[in-house]
Amino acid sequence: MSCRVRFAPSPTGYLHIGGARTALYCYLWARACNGSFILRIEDTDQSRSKREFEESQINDLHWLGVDYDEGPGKGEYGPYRQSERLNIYSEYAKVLINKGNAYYCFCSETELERKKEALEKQNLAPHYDGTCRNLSLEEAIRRIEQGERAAIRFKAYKKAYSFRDLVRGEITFPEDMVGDFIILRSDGLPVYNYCCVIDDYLMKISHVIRAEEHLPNTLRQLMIYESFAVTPPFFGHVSLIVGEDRQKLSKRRGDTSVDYYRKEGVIPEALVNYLVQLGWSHPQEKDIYNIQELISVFSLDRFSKSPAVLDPAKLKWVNGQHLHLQNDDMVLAEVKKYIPENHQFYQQNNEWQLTAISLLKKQIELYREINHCLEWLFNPQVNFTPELKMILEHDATPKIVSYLQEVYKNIGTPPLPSEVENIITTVKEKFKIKGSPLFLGLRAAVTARAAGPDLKTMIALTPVDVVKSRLEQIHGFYAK
RNA sequence: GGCGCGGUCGUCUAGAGGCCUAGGAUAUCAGGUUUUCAUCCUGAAGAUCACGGGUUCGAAUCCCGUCCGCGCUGCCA
Repeated sequence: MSCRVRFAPSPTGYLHIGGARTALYCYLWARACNGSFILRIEDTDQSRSKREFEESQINDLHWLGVDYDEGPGKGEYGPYRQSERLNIYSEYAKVLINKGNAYYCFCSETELERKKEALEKQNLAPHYDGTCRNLSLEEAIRRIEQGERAAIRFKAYKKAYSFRDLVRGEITFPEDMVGDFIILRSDGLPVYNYCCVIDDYLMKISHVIRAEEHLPNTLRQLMIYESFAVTPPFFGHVSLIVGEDRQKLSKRRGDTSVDYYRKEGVIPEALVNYLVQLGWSHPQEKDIYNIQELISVFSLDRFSKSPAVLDPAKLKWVNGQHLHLQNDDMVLAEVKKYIPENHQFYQQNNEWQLTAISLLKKQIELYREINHCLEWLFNPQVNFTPELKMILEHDATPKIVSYLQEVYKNIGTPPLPSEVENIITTVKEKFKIKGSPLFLGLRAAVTARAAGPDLKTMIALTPVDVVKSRLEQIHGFYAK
């Protein structure tokens, strides 16, 4: 029996990180138990829902690596947009009316508002007073036929409910916690607590993993499940992500959207990693992991119950770690494509190669741009920029250049990293220079640049003929 | 107000009665490495486990109360 887990966002804004995290948990659980991940669009609030937001949320999810098995455009339990399921909701609402579990309510909003305020003033629970509760069905239908608008209200059961929450354990709601509540608005649109149940049931959802703010809603949903004599799914209410002020993250603040972090340079692997550990812990206390690894260890018993404060500094660190990992594999493989087959890179003894690889990797991590790095290593052409000229014009530089020409005359492969050390020391002692004249001069001579990756790495990796060619051109520069 | 849920270093967390004079990570600080770098290494400091009572030979862990925080209390989701 495999699970079916749904993520049900409402398209009233961009995907924010709280939603992204919930989606991740749902996705992870679906994958962990070899089940299906379903995306349902809860767009029953027609004034705030926009197709554009739906698209951007799906995009952001995709960017994170969270793709749905069923949802808009695919799946057998569709449609997956609530706005396209309206007839289903009204049909089931009629069933409830006929069973006596719901009734038409003609009270106006202003009337309701007034009553609610009065009750609150007396410090009483602002429950619906039941004005329309005992209207006969015949009369209600007659009034509707006469053109009156009616909402449909659910008759709340007078009893306590309890259920076992996957993250919080046993939860009990006392009797009398809610009054009769609306399930279908007077304009025919369903209300969240109701369509959520209908859909979860019809879509055969096995696990509902959602944010803690929905915990109290569960009571109403439990009642609706009972009215249909349906066994509810498992519920898991995950703690909230809060801001530094410990308040619920507002969607209005720009820095809470997935898109914001993407634009900040956060890579998806890192955001996934960071978001998951905000409220869930790895069984081996690992800090850095990827989504595949997560799927293999993910379980529902490692959630934290208390709210988590978003810490941008840690996100930044996690991002850095993933940048490393990413470079370790893909970028290095990429670089190898550009390195000529006969390059010493492949021929040298193993130790040299390992050192070279780690050095090179590090440079690529720092500079991100592969092409840039390759340019530094393999382009023999010297571009005499003003910065380069300034260094070349320093007294010590010509000496360094001719010394290096001598050195390179006698070697077939670049010096080993350990030998680079000797070259630097020799130059230092021979010409009695140190500090920036020494290092900038060396850099200019070997790399033909005023700045760039670590000098020792560059000397150890740049092919001999490339360096020779550069030195020659610089020599020519002096001749002029 | 009512109801619900939480409360371990600044932050994310480990912890399921003795392994905890509370571990890790991050941030901070100090050293070192790197004459550039969205590096790296070492070390320090940082939590009377919200508070008060129980239960127990023994409690961060179990029970009760208090306080604080948050959530819900909509014809929003």
